[in-house]
Amino acid sequence: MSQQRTLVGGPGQPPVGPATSAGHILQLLRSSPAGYSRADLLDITGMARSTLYERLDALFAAGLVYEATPLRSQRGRPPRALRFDDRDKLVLGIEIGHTHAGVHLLSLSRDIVASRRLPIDIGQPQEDVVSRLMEQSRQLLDGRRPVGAGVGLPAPVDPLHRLGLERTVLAHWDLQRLQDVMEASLDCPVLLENDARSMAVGEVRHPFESLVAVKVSTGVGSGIIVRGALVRGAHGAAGDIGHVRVPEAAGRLCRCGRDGCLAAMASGRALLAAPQFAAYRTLRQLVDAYDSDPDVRPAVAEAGRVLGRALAAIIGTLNPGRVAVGGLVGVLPDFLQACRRQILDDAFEPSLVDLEVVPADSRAATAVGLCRLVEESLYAPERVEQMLVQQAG
Amino acid sequence: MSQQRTLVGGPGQPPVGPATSAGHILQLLRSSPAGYSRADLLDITGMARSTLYERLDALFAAGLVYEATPLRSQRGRPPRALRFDDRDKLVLGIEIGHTHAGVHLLSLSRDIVASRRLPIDIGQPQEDVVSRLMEQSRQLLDGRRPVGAGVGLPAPVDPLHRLGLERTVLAHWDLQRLQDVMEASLDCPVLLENDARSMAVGEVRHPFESLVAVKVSTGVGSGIIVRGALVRGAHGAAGDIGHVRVPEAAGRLCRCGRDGCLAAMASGRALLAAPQFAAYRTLRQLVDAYDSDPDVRPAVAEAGRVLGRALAAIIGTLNPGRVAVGGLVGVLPDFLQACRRQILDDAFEPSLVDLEVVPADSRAATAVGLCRLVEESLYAPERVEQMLVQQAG
DNA sequence: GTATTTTTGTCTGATGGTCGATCATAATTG
DNA sequence: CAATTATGATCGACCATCAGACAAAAATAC
Repeated sequence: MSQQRTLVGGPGQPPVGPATSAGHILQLLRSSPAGYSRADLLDITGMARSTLYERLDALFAAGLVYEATPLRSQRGRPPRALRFDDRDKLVLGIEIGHTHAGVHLLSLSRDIVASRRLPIDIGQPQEDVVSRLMEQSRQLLDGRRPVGAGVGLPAPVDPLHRLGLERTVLAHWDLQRLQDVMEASLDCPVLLENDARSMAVGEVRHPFESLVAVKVSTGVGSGIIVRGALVRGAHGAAGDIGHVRVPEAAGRLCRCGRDGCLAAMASGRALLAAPQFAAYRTLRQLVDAYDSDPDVRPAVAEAGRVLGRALAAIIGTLNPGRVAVGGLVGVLPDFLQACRRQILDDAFEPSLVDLEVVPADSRAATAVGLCRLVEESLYAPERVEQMLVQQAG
Repeated sequence: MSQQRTLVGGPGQPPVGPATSAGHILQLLRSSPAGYSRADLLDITGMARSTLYERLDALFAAGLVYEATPLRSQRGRPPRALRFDDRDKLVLGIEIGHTHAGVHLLSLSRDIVASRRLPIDIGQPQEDVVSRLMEQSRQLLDGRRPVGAGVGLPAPVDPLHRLGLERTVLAHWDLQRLQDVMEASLDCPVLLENDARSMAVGEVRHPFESLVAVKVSTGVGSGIIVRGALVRGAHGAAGDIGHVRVPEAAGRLCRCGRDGCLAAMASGRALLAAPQFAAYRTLRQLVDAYDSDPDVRPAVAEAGRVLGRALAAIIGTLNPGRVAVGGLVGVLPDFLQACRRQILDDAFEPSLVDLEVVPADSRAATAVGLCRLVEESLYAPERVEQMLVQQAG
C-alpha cells in the first residue's frame, strides 16, 4: 500500500539518479550554454558535495570544464558558472558535393571560423580528391589540431561502411579507407555521414523535435530526425528520396538507369539537362541566372512542386514538425514556395498541424550538423569516462 | 599517440554499457529462451559470485526467475538453467477494428491460449464497446488475473494520449479514459498502441532489423520499425499512410473529406464502395467471394498495385529490410502479388537489396505484437528494479 | 562600518555494496 | 574410485559515496 516511489539514498548508498558520472555531469553542462554553478549541480544531481567536487576535479584536470565569470545574485556570494570548455577546440566540417566541396573550420560551439570552397570532380579517383581536401584543411588549420572532423557525403553512408555504393556517385570510393586516411592525416577521429542527414542535424533546434531536411543541389537527398533521433535505415540509406518514383517524371531517364525518379525532375542535374538551359555549363551559372533568364523561375518552381508532392507522402508517413529545404536549388524562393504550396495541397490535414516548411537555416547547415555529430560522439558520457580513465592512468 | 576509436553515433543513439543490476540480469535471461546457468551469468556479466547470487535471490523471491531442468554437460555437475519465469503469466491482447474486435489471451511467451472474435461498431459510444470487450475478456480469463493488457487501435495513438483524434474513426473516443477504465476493470497495467504498429512489432524476428508492416482491412495503416526501434512520430501519427496522395485515386473522395488518398483506392472500405460490389454488405462477404466472384480478384489486385506504388516511396525513404503485408485484404494472394510486383518495379534498386515482401506471419500478429510491447514495458530493467524495491520494503 | 545571506572550499567519519577468495557440497563422466 | 564442473555459503577488505560539520569568501542590506 505504501508506495516507495522516491528512492532515497543514504551513506554508502550507490548513486540514486541515473546520471552522476563525470560524463553525465559534463553532458548537463554541455546542455546549457550559460553553464551551472556548483550549487546548481548539487541541487540538480542530488549528489553529495564531496562526490561532485571529485568529479569536477577530474573534469577540470582533463580541460573539459572551465570557470566562467561570476553570475549575478540577489544576495550572498555570487555563484561561479561552470561551463563545458569548448574554447580553442576546433572541428573540421567537410561537405562533399558532386562538383564542389566546402571545407569549414568551426569552433566546438558551432561558429564557423573559416571556410574554403573548392571545385572538385567526384568522378575522379578518391585519393586525388582527398589529398586536395587535406591540403585545404591543413591550410585552414595552420598547425592547429582539431578535436574531430566530420565529412558529409552525397551518398548513403552505412555506419559500418559495409554498404555497396555501387549505383551511387561514390561507386568507386572506399569509405573505410577514406576514414583511415583522414584520421591519419588529421590526427583526430573522423566521422562520415550522409550530407543531407548532416544538414538535418544542423537544422535541429529543440532536443526532441521531428524534422525532415531536404537538400536539393546537383542531386536530391533528405535527412530524417524523429523525436531527436537521426534515422539512418537498415543500410544507412534512409532519406535517399532521389529515386522515389513520381508520376511527373514518367518517361524521363534518371542517371540511375531507370525512369520516373524524383531526381529526374527535382534536382539541379535535371534542370541543367533541360533543353532550354543547354547554354549553362554549371548549376551555379543557372542559379545565378534566376533573376535574369525568364525561363529559370518557372522551371525551378515546377521542380519544387514535384518535390512537394513527394514530400507530402513522407510527411504523412512520418509526421514531422518541420521541413527544412536547402541546397543550391532548394533555397531559391520560387522553389520553396511551390514546394510548400504542393505540400499544403497534398498532405493530410492532421499531419499539417503546426507543420513549418522553411528554408534551411544557413548555407553551412551541413557543416554545423557535422560539428554537432562530432561533438555528440566525442563527448558522449561513456567516451568522456574513458577519457578520464586514460588521463588518470 | 591518440587512441582513435571509430566514431559511430550521434543524437539518438542510446548508450551501451555493462549492466549488472537485477533488471539487466533479467533482461539477459529474457533474451534467451533456453536460459543461462549461474556459471554462464558469472561469465557473461563478470560479476562477483556473491553479488550475482544476491541479485538472483531477489529475482527468485519476486517470482521472476525459476530453475529449469538441468542442462547437458560433458563432464562434471550439470549446470541448472535459470529462466525468466513466464509460466502462468497471461497477457490480454485486444485488437479493435472498424467492424470486429479480437480478444486474445496469450501466455507471456506469446503463445495464444484462447481467442474470441466479436462484431462491434466502432461508431457506437466508447463505453458500450468497452463493456462488451471487458465481458469477453472476463470470460476468457475465467477468474485469472493477467499481468498486463495491450489494445491495438485503428487510429493514431499518441503516447501521452494528447493527440486529437478529430478526423479519425475514433473521433468520439477518449483514450485516457479507455486506459483508466480498462486498468480498473482488469486490475493490471494497460497499454494502448496503433494496430498496425502493434502488428509490426509482432512481425519482428531479429532484434535490430528494420521493417515496415502494412495492415489492409477496412482501413489502411502501417507500422515502421527502424533498427529494432518503433517509430511513433511527432504526434504518434507515424505510419498513417492511408492519406498519402496517390495519382490513381485522383477524383476519388476519401472519408477524410479530401480526394486522392491512398485509402480511397487500397482499402477494404474502398473496395466495398465500388459499384460492382454493391451487393456485398460487409468486407468479410467480399473477401469470402474472392474465388467465386470473378470481379473480386482483379479489383483486389489493382488495390494491391496502388499500395505497392505508395510503399515504394517509403521503402526508398526508410530502407527497411522487410515489408510484411497483413489484414483481411492484405493477405489475399493477388493483393500481395500485385503489391510486390509494383514495389520491385518502382523502388530504387539499392533499397531492394535483400528486401523481402511477405505476408504477415499470422492473423494474430497484432496480438503477438501487443503481447511483446506489454512484456517489454512490464519487464524493462528500471521497472523490474522498482518492483524489487517494493517487494523488499 | 556590521549583519545577513549565499556560495564555495575542505575536511571528517560512517555506510554498505561489490569484489575476491576460501571452503564445502553436489552431481555428473570415465 | 578419481576427475571435473556447477553450485552454495561464507568472510573480510576495499572504496565510492554519502551526510554533515566547519570555515572562508563575496556579495547585499542596513
